[in-house]
Amino acid sequence: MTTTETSTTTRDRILDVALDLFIEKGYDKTSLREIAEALGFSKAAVYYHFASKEDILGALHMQVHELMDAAFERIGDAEIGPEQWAKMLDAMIGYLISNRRVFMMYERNRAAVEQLHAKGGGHLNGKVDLEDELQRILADPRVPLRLRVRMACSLGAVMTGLMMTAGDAFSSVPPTKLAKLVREAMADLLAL
Amino acid sequence: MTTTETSTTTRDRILDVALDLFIEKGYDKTSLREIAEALGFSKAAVYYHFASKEDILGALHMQVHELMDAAFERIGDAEIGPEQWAKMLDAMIGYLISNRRVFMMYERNRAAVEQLHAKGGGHLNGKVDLEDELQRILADPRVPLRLRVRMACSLGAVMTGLMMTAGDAFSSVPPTKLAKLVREAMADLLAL
DNA sequence: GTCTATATTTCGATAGAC
DNA sequence: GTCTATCGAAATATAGAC
Repeated sequence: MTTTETSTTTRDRILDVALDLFIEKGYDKTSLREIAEALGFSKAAVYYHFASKEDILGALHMQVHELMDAAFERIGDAEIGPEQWAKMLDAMIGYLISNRRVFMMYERNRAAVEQLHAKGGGHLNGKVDLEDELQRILADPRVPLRLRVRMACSLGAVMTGLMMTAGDAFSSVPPTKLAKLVREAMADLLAL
Repeated sequence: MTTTETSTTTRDRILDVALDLFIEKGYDKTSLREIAEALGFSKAAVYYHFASKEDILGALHMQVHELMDAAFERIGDAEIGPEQWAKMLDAMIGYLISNRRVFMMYERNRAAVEQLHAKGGGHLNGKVDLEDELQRILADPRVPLRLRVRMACSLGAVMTGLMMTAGDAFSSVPPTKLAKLVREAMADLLAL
């Protein structure tokens, strides 16, 4: 390690500030001027690090994508039933508690994020839209309807369960404890 | 009934088109020009019916609010445990299947919608932000943590469960059947 | 109620100096 | 890498005729 200092790169500082603002005000109502001023420098400086505003959103979305892809890697692309689904969600819970903010950004700016895929600019290297991927899995007729509905429900339970507990209502509870409770709820749903 | 014709008012037609576009492209990337042209008339005509673009979003959001308020009316404002919560969700499931599109709009434009509350313009008559209301209920220390987490999870299960099943993957399944399956999942989660 | 302008503002993005 | 200055586009909103 040549230099291990805590020195965050300017690029990362931009992403960090943008993440906060995108959660608070939303992507579209956040201007580059605001991002720049929050960091103490000018709009043009931001353009040195990112080619466009969309690129900033794209970079943040890539983080979500990588985490989700990692969770999906747990399962093959054969038939995906409740057991495989549970493994995937199990991994996701871990990622969610250590990366709440990026997921919150995604949740609060779905429309804007999915426009990235629609236009398909080089941002995401052949990445498939998350929602499409999930729909494809849940459409598999080999899995009984009842179970597929429960798979959809369990995804929502995990996402919303952990997202809502990010608020003040649960601030005194350690994240690992929350994760454990959510995992149990998920298991009940999938009848494991 | 003086006139029962299917004649939708122009105002309602605007809301209907806006709803579609807000779901597809997102609130911010939808311009008034697009809304107007989809209806076959001009931008200025839209301004005759709505004071601002925000007002259109506000009107749509009010529909979500009224449905949620109706669901909340099922329960008093005393201690809200799993049983009360289940009653509320039960009502919500009904509203969700007959009003999927407004809820989808809300889900995909959270940031934009919550900015309405933040600025607090006269749009919503003293209405409290939905997210805040839910946080308040889930913060009640009289309800054991485990159950509160499950309440949060069940909300997500219902919302996401019914929302995802709005897609092609379940298009052949009658909504009432989906509702029944989601209700069962919810009951399991709340251990009723 | 709907139209044709037009006013006004804001923002994303670029050029070029330092 | 960061700045100042500016361009150009697009959008919200308004004015006033029909």
